[in-house]
Amino acid sequence: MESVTIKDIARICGVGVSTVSRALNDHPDINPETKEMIKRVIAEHHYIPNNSARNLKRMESNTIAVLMKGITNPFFHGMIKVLEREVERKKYSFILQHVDEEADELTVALELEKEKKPCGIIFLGGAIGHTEAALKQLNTPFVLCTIGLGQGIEKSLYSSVSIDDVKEAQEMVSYLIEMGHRRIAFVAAREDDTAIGRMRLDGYRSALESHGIPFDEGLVLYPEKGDNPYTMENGYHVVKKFLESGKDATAFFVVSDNTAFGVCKAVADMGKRVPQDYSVAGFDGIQMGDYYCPSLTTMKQPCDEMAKEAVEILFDLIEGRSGNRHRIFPAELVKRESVRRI
Amino acid sequence: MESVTIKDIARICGVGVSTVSRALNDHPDINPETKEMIKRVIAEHHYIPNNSARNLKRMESNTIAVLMKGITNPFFHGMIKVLEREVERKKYSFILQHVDEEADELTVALELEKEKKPCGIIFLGGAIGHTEAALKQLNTPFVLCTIGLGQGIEKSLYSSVSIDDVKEAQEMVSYLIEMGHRRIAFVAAREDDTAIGRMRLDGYRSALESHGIPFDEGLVLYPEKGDNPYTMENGYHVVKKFLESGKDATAFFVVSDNTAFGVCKAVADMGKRVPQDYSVAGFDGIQMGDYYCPSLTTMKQPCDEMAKEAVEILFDLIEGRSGNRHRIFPAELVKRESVRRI
DNA sequence: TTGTACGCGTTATCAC
DNA sequence: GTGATAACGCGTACAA
Repeated sequence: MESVTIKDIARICGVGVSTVSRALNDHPDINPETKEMIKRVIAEHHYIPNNSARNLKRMESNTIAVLMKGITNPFFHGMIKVLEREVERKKYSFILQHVDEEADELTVALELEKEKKPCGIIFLGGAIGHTEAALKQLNTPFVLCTIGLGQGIEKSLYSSVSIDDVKEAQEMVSYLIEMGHRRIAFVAAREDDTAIGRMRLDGYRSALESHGIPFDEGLVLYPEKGDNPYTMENGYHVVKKFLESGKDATAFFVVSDNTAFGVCKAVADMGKRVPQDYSVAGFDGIQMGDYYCPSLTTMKQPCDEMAKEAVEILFDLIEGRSGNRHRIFPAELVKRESVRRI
Repeated sequence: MESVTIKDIARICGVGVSTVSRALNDHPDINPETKEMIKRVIAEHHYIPNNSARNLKRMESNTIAVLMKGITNPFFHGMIKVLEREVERKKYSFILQHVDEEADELTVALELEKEKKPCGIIFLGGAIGHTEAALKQLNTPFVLCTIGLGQGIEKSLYSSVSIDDVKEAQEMVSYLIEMGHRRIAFVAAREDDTAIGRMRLDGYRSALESHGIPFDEGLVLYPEKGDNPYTMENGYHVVKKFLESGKDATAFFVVSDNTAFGVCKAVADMGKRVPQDYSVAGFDGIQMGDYYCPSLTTMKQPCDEMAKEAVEILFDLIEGRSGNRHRIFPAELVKRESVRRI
């Protein structure tokens, strides 16, 4: 079956292609009756415009693209709803582009820029390890949302929305210390992480130091090589191994909530309980933390506000109202059942 | 900054556009040295081909598209990894297209067919409520994977991979009955559901009947109008309301694992425990069920095998090795802690 | 082995 | 208010 094109519709309606185009795009200069007629024929013939051709011709497609690294990170699920709502409220259309775990988000963004010509891009998660020169290739306004960036990139080259990972991690560990814990293990991201994993480790470390607790390298639990640190499996494996090794701690501070669920299971599997035997603190504030038993003490990122602000900044950029901005939100320490005073 | 096109590259290299095109697509008829030189220039100038133009011209882009309804359903996360791996093993490229919760997947598929010209489509989740005529519009081979279809669609018009939802739900409820439960509530999908929600309800009903337990409409817990039944919130709300109403049951059979976590929380919030006071059984077999406390008894869908088979069928279709097929997989009753004998 | 020229389906710019 | 027609960037016959 041959695909029906705008020309076919024009021929059937006995009008020119431009008139059909006008009907399609709700242009003002068209007779309402003609428009009605054309729309009817379009529906009858199940005509669907070819997006490739449109994108090719259009210089800008009032669309906002969101690039999400990975799909498994539940932290972004809530954010996407907000992003979508905000973008549609501004009468722009929304495309969610999934970025493969191993793919490079900047490359994907560059391809998207050519293909769909969005007027703005929001990056969600992952990490951009590029030079300034590479970043400059992207001519579409963009905002980095909870995403790590390589060291020393000039701040004026991009916008961002995030939390202060170092400070908030420090906050959480201080809380654990106040609750009487002194042997606090950190379930970490990769050892060579330069993004949020690194920052949360720094916060852990500095909280210990400022409370006069010596930093013990043996209490930092890195994933096995090749394992994704932000998974439940990883939390499970490293803590299981830790507990079996005979080393001990009274609390686990975990790099993400998701990982923390794995930690809880490892504790349970060893015949111990959270929080009676071990306290567990997560990071992110995903919904499941509230539903889990025991409910998870965590550092909650204000993801709704962050998503809103990302859109706000992006539109300021698009409409030339302001230059690049960096907005850092406070996180909230949510005290739940998984941490107890000892 | 003007975008660099194939013409620019051709001009810079002092060759024709077709030579550049040949270099890009690794065509055989090209001098290796010319090719090297062109590739170098391309890299230097950060040239990125415009996909819209390519798609417009190309007849078929050896790509397999996967349409996923919603992103929040954790059941599909594992499946996508397998799909991606299998597709790439066959030397095809893979695109994951997100379908909005409210959007219609067939419409998205039709647009994608025009735009990207994939050689095959896999639908993941959701439900297709269309007529045969509508289904016939899609000329690309496709496979429906765990997806509901309207009643009475001719089987020869599509391929599918699924489980027998009625039978497996029946199985689960029979298990609950064997464990001594007689007042079993069903946390259901929407009342007007015609897809898996409906089938799981039918299975629940028929299990009760075949064990001589009268069906009690008051034990079927539908979501509030507008709520997504497959969320934790929904599980929480309907069961909380149920328990507060003074009605009682000894077990909850829940339409999905995700919903079941909400049910567990509702029970905990009422000062009761799972499974001591109430047994809870889920459906799907997502990873979190194993990590949850108590671990969740569930009906596990063999999602890896299902994903593999979906790809297998799709390639048989594409390469004309066979017509439409329907493959129904057995699910596995995974007995964990959330259900106890009474 | 390489270059020229046409066409893919659409939108935008004209002239009518 | 409407209809030709020229781009948009690329792949590909076909000619060289």
